[in-house]
Amino acid sequence: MRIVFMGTPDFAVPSLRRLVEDGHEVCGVFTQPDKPKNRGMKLLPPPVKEYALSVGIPVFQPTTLRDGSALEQLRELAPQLIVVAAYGKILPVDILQLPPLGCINVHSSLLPKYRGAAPINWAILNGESETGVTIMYMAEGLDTGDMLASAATPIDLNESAQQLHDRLAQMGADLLPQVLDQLEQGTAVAVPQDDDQSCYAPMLSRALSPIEWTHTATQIHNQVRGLTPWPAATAVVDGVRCKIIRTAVEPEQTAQAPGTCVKANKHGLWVACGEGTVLEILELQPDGKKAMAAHAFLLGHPLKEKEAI
RNA sequence: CGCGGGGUAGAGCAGUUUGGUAGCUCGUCGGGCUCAUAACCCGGAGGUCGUAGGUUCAAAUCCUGCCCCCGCAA
Repeated sequence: MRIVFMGTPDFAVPSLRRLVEDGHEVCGVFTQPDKPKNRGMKLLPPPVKEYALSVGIPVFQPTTLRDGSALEQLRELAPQLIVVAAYGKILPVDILQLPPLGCINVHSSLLPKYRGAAPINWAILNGESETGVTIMYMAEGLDTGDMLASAATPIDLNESAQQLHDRLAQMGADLLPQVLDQLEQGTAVAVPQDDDQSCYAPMLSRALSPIEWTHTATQIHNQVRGLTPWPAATAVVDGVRCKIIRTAVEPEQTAQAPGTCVKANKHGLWVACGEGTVLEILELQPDGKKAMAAHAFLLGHPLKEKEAI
């Protein structure tokens, strides 16, 4: 099938790769413009662009889709279908209506739950035990289009958003072929979303990072794994601002005040949280340092029991 | 030239301001204690102090270039 692909970050790459490897005629890739990122403000190409160029697909990086030039380029490309995965731009109606078979989107949640920018993270932040991917037609609303296919997967209690992200990116890619077949053969069934069941997963920000030790260990654990790799849960430990990388919920209770050190020895660091719960910090990363095991951090930052961390 | 922190033993840190014998904790190796131990005691090994040059009688420490790691910001 003649397809235009639109996507930007790592999440979108497996889907594009699947289209290419399945032999579809991917005649163009739309992705966000290179942006100054990282230390030194280096101009970095999005992952999708790197992959597209590596397999020789023409790349388009319009700053806007609404000045008509993108529409013109798409007319020339004349795709039967547009496949979108985490592109980062809203498609205007004239583009949505261009391809004969329509525009479909690979979304990393079980719609109508978790519409929006950060569904993977919010599923974990909210302690969900299950999530998945959905492929749906694109509508004018944000992730509101009729659904074509979905696949569910359990979320492990200790799974990080990053791990889940990688799994769902692959699941989304694996779900594409059947949808493309159905669209091609006209057998696709589009199921409307139940708006009453919907909820939104807004963009993440660093405002979500600071850990409140009065929350329960489970809540903090969800925060830690839900905010990986960015913006990450943070806490000040022994006066040093740290990203808390990996934690484990301790089954035992404590009488100590939230935010105090329950136990700190060569084996690890345990912190009292809300409602008497205890969280073990397994791995953390001080400002300016690499990630390290909690016991390694303690070697250079001796903490005493019952002390506020 | 966006802002900032850092590179010292396998790991995490101190020492750099005020140049002068390489230090702490953990790990590791050997020995001891113990019913036993990830606990405790004794002893040992292990470091061109990121790299190149400069100043000096003397540089981890002061000066200059370069490499690498990380946080912020975007």
